[in-house]
Amino acid sequence: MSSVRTRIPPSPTGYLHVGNAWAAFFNWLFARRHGGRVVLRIEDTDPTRSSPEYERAIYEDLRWLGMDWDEGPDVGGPYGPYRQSERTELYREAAEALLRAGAAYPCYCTPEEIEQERQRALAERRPYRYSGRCRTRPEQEIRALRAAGVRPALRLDVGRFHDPAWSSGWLERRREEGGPERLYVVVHDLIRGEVAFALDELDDFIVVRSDGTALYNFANVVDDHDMRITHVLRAVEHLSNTPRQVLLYRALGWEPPQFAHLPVLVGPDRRKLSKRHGDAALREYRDELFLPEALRNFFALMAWYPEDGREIFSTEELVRRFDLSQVGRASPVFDRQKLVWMNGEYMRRALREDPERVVELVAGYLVRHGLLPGPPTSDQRVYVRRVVEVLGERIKEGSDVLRYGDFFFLDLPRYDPQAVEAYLRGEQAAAV
RNA sequence: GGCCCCAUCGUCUAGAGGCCUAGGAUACCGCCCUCUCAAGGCGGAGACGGGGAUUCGAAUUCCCCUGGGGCCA
Repeated sequence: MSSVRTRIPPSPTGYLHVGNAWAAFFNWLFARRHGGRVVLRIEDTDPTRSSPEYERAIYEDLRWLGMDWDEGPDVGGPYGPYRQSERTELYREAAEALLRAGAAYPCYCTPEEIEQERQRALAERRPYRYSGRCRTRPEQEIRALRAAGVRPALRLDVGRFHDPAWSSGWLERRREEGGPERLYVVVHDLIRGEVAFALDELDDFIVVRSDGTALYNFANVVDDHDMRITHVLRAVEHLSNTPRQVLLYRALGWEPPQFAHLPVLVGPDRRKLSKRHGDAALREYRDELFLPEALRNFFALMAWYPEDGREIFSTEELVRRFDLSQVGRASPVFDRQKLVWMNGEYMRRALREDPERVVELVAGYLVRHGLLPGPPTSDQRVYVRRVVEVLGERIKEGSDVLRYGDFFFLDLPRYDPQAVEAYLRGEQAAAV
């Protein structure tokens, strides 16, 4: 059996997102568990939203989390380039291969025409599927369109797969109760089991846009194949795309990788964790003094329990025990409160084992919050060290430093209004 | 609209037919420890979305519904 290769495919359109970091961690765990390799691929196909700064930030955040990778834009590797923006030629070649094989055809339909088709389907209350008009468009019509400067998109000819010569061995014949026999693309998902998609539900989808750029599904297939990815662990939102991708692999004569569709991390409102939640960027947790080892432990416990009754696991243990078949299928809510508790566990451990590390972190936090003018002088460091000693196990996250210790750095303390009412307004208070 | 995924305490989850009067953790509430807070100890409250079916027996299997989410446009 060939050795395991997984991938981490962030888009440099913003800071590394907690949900992506979580999925990245599972990919990393799985690869490390099986002695495999991790590939980092930068998905920067959208030039208007991607930036080198974000790419650097992603490396930084992933490394901070304790992730490492064996191949990637920054470390090189035998199957590069590892940036999608540098792979357009490869997509073009693959598109030509599709065309040569007769698995795809150019489509000259305009967005307006497609929209009309869709509206008609809607009005007639039948599911919309592309008509396949361009598959049989007369030659002279095509010539005329070309002459008029219309550039075609490329569509996969899904109908082709009904031909046994194209589909033997990997499409399955099944008969729903009372229905006719149909062909199915069956995804053998490592987490969800068999998921079957009827071939005739799929229409001829676009593979390359008329401007020549590859669609996500297509670029992904080409990349994962070229990079010899054996296991694709990604969020369920990609499950519906998987049959299309499988068709693409097969049309190109390639063997698809194994798939495992992870649940989606959601916020307290049960909606997908996003920038709307305000605290979706991994680095905000770093800034709030969450420790990477705490985050790793916490991440592991979302959708997976290595063992019931225990919560604290070292990363080494997690690697040793990781088992995809035990990963849950329901969307876990990212529970910040529990993270705070767990961070407290690790913070107390750090205080015991490496207090200087905590001093360092707290000093940085104080600087960020304006309680220290800048990087501490050696005197200030001594002071911060003593503050940390005093605060001790009260520190579970950054805000606790302020909550319990801001007066160490202020001329006048900030009073809690409730406490003032309760204690300082009393009869004896003035006398005291 | 079609297709796909999901469903146990507020939250993370254990549970793979009888071990379940549904276990643990977190959060919450008490009590203890204690000059305060934190940590810790002890205790409490808190869940199988609904309906059928299979079975001697279902949280666990099957079907339907409901509710969330996603993909395709």
